[in-house]
Amino acid sequence: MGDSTRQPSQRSEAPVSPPVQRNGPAQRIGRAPATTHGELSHIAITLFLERGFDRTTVDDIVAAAGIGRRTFFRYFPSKNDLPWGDFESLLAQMRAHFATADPHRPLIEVLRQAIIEFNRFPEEELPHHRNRMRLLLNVPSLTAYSTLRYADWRRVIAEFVAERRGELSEDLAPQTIAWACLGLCLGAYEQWLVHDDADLLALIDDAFGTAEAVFTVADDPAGVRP
Amino acid sequence: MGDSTRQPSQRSEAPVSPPVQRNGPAQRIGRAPATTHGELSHIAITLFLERGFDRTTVDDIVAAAGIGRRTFFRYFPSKNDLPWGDFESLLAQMRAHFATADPHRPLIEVLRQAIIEFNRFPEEELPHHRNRMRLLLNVPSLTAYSTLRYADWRRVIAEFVAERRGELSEDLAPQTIAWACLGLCLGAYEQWLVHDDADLLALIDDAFGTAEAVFTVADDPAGVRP
DNA sequence: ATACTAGTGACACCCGGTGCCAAACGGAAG
DNA sequence: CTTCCGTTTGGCACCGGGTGTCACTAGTAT
Repeated sequence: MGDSTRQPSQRSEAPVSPPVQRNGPAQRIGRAPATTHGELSHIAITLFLERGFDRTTVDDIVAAAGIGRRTFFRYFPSKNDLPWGDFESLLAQMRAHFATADPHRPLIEVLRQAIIEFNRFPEEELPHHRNRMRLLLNVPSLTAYSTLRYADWRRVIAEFVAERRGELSEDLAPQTIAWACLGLCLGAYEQWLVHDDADLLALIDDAFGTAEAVFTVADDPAGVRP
Repeated sequence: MGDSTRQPSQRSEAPVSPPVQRNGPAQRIGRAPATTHGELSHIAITLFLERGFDRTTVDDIVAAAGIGRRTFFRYFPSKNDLPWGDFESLLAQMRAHFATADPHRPLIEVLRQAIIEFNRFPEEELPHHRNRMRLLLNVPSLTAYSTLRYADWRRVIAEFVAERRGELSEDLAPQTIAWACLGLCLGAYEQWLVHDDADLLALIDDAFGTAEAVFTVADDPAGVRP
């Protein structure tokens, strides 16, 4: 440690109240953490965008963050995890959305709605979100790794679909639908990254519309909507 | 080299005809290769199924194959590539299929057909194919890596769809449809791996049917077919 | 002061992957 | 048989991501 250029983010900001016990959440005990997930992630993403993911080593990151290499791997299990935010809690939200969904709305509509909500971010976070997604969708090692994360996302979808259809979440239909939904999302994200002015949620909505149209066998030979 | 327990597969098998020039394809020149892709792949897959992918090191594989570690990486760019066959030539076949498809058949039907053909394997290869796919879909590092391969597969689909719809292959609809098709396939494969008696091609066909049904907004609240 | 504890970071090590280069091999030409 | 030439091999050193271990640091509580 002992590096400069670092802001321990929380502790060092308020020399206002001396070592007086704050009534806040549970007095810390033991040595103070050297950094935070958010700080590390931010530093790393900045470096990734500057020099590229592969040309940025973990040693570069820990040097920039002023922490030890071993410590880094206690905050993130792998370099690939750096661009990911708190995915788990987003999944929990989506599960909640499904749990409270009107059982009379058509399945496809509930899915469309839930997935759109899953991808709704406050406007001020959009630039950051775009940066993260640009990395995740363009850097091969991250693209590969993200598949493992998406598996959890798919499971949430599949479980809901299975419940609706009275099947098991491992059955063909729930699995297939979950895969297809993932595909729709990623297609929309790719468009979003290419077109700076596009609205992500509208793109997702469009993607669902496209799927609806294509998977409905029409008389139109080209498979295009009337 | 100088190891024992190895079968150089081709050369050493026919001491029938001495150093006589065979009219076959182009007399080799230079040192003879130590092994083949097929042999390496076979040895490795066997080890993977026995001891697990992660617990099998590249050193284990090269020891079993009786080649040098450096040589291994000239045959396969990475350990992850071992379970993959000649994917490129399969893609070429699919491209050809699309090229000769009846322009009056509905898009979705052409896709369904092409994808089914893509996954048609001779009966005697099915056990091997199942082994490979079991690895690819169950081992995390392979699952992750395969995403990069699937990207090529998706491109073939997207290019065909784009041509049919008079769009660019980077546009939303082609990308989305390609993603969805991939999802359908993987869903079917997962089922196939779980149910030993299942017919892969029928499962893929079913998957397309499911998608068709779900993505058609019905009056049925549960989103199930009538 | 002392004890306790969460967190840190140095070290050695494993594994996948790469650049480099000398040596092995095998056919063809002298 | 020897020499030349082209291909392939495989040893070596090195890099980067990731882990197990362990002593140490820096806080709180007594």
